[in-house]
Amino acid sequence: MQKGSEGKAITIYDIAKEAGVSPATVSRVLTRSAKVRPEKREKVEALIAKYNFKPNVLAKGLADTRTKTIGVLAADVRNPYYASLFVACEQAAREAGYTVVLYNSLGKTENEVELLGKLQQQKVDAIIQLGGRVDDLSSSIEYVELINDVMSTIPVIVTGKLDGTRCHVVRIDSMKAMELLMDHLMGLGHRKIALVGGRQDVLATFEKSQMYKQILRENKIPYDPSLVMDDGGSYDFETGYRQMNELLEKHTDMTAVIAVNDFTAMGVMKSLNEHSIRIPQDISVVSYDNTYMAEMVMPKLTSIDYNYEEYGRKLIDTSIAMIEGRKKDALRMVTPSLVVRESSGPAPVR
Amino acid sequence: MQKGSEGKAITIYDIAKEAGVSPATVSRVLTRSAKVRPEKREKVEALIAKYNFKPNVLAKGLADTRTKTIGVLAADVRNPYYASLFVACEQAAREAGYTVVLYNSLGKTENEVELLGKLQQQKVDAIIQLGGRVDDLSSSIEYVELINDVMSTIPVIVTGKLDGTRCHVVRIDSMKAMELLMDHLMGLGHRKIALVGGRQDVLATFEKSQMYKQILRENKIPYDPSLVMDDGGSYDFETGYRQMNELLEKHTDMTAVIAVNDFTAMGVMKSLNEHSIRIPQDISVVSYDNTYMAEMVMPKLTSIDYNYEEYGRKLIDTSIAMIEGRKKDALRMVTPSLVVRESSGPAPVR
DNA sequence: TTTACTTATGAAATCGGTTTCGAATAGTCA
DNA sequence: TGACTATTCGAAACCGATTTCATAAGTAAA
Repeated sequence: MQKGSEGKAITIYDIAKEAGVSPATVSRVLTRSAKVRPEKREKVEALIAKYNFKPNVLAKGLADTRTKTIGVLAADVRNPYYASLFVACEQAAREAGYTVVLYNSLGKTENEVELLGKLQQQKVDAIIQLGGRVDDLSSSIEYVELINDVMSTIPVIVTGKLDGTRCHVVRIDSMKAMELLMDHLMGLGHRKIALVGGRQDVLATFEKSQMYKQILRENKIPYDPSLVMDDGGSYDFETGYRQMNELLEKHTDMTAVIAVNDFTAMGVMKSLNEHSIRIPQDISVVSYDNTYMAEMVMPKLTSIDYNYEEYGRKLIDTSIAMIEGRKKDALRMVTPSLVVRESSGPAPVR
Repeated sequence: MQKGSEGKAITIYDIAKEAGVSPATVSRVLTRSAKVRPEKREKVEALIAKYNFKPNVLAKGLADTRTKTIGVLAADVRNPYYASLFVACEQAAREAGYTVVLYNSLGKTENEVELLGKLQQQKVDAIIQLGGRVDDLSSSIEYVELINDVMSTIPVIVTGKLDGTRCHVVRIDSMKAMELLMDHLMGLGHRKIALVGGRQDVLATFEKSQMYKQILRENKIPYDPSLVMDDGGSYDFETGYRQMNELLEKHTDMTAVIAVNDFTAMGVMKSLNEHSIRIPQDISVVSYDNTYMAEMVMPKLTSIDYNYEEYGRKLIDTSIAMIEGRKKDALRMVTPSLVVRESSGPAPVR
């Protein structure tokens, strides 16, 4: 911040003394909370600039019980999906004069509990939970109680759904996402479309599956359960690879695969490759998340983009609205968009 | 933290009153800084448990000028390399009773300056800078001055090198990394080995290039500048793709490529693929970073692993040592290791 | 039982800001 | 110029912990 004479940080009192005013006046200059005679203000501002003085955030937080900090509890930033979302939040927060702090739960509920406590201790003004327990449809009673306890002090914003709490929710319109993919594929003539990866107790996955069925119904295409591997799996490369292998043993007539995210899609592509099945000539592959990997694979992946910037901004906007006690709709949706690349093409004629 | 009666957080004073002791005693129980008669301690501990009381971190930090927080300034967590390193730091810090906060500079010096200031304001006990300006060999005077200014208050640990500062350095032994790759490739019979990606003003890249030349010399292999694309490029997919295309126009006799990281390697692989060159039968491809992508590509990538856990631990250990004023060697190296997968094989006989 | 010494504890200062409240100063109008 | 109101400003309390210092209590030795 500033060296002071010999390493000790400068305080508001030092500035006050040198400017010949009271600390209160310096504080007023700093926060613009009240008018200060121009000559004094300028003197104080000059000193602030001279020493590059930055007020101690801890003292500030203690005094006004607003820390201008938003805590983000993510499942795992090593997943590029969360990393992108976090960076988007960081940017939006900075523009709004807020700071974000990140913790990773690594998917363990015990960590979520611990880190939630830590965020409370730090007196963050709001907490955004990205993924993790809040994504589960069947949230445990204890977790709901914990969140409710936290909520009595700090607003909590989640990307999933937490029945039994008054959390605000900002999330992707998964139904729309599935609709975009299905429209795209069906427009290309695909009728036998497989679903790979994920678990039904995760809200987004559940919704996608529902929409899948609905669209089939609307188009009078029979629902073939053997094409659908959307439960009991995970969201990783291995799942895509394994489930695609299984599908290929059962089916020879599918023409498209919707993977639950880019990781899974890469597993699917590996499996197809090993079976010498061409993408997209024989089978089209599409997925969700549109991480940078979508650009790097061969062929490049058609994927649903979650508009991370907008998503992050909505998360932060909602957080700040709640901090400031402004009314907001309890649920805000982010509209996904489709990025068509090389991995999807016309259904082959058989 | 705790509900209190109606939303207000419990303080040490509330506990003290209810336990019939002074706040000082409660503090002593909390910090174990002094002995407290068992009966009183138990009473206090019972209340702490009853209300699930957690002391206010801000007040604590203000009072003892130790926040038990380490700031991490990373270039971009969306890069899995930094994400892995950050998570490793987070884990190591947690075990040591510290908390880490993350900021992303997104490669912009202005952001680095701003965020460095923010970290100072927050009174973090130490700052770890991952990548960014500190990686540059030619660090600007102003940046060195800034770091020195910060260092007068807070220890700074960097993963690069900052001449003119007394920063502690913890970094990868890049020479060793290059040696591992070269030994591996040369053991497989490769003699014409290309280098792709990176810039020479980045320390790690510079060192790798040096070692590359040295090993060629030791093995009496002539240095062919046209095989070396290790300057003026970036660290991304595009660079790998573009530079590999260029190389293929010039050379038909190279048998191996060392890419500067996994991203770049994927670009290289795409280029090779489009030229119908088989990996590793015709050309072997190896790289650095060993991110999860190395497992997902076809063929799986031989890559240098940076032992993120150890790396993170050393960063945190060094930070804490400096915070506590313990002497430590100013430079600590992390030893990389080689993970052999499918993308490297015997040199083809021509 | 008294004296000497150790240990436990509370009162109060401190960290560095913000904010309330009342006093002092400046500005307005007659 | 005097009376009255509007601004500006400083003193002091406060946020919630830690820590020093002096006192009270407990223990051991004489």
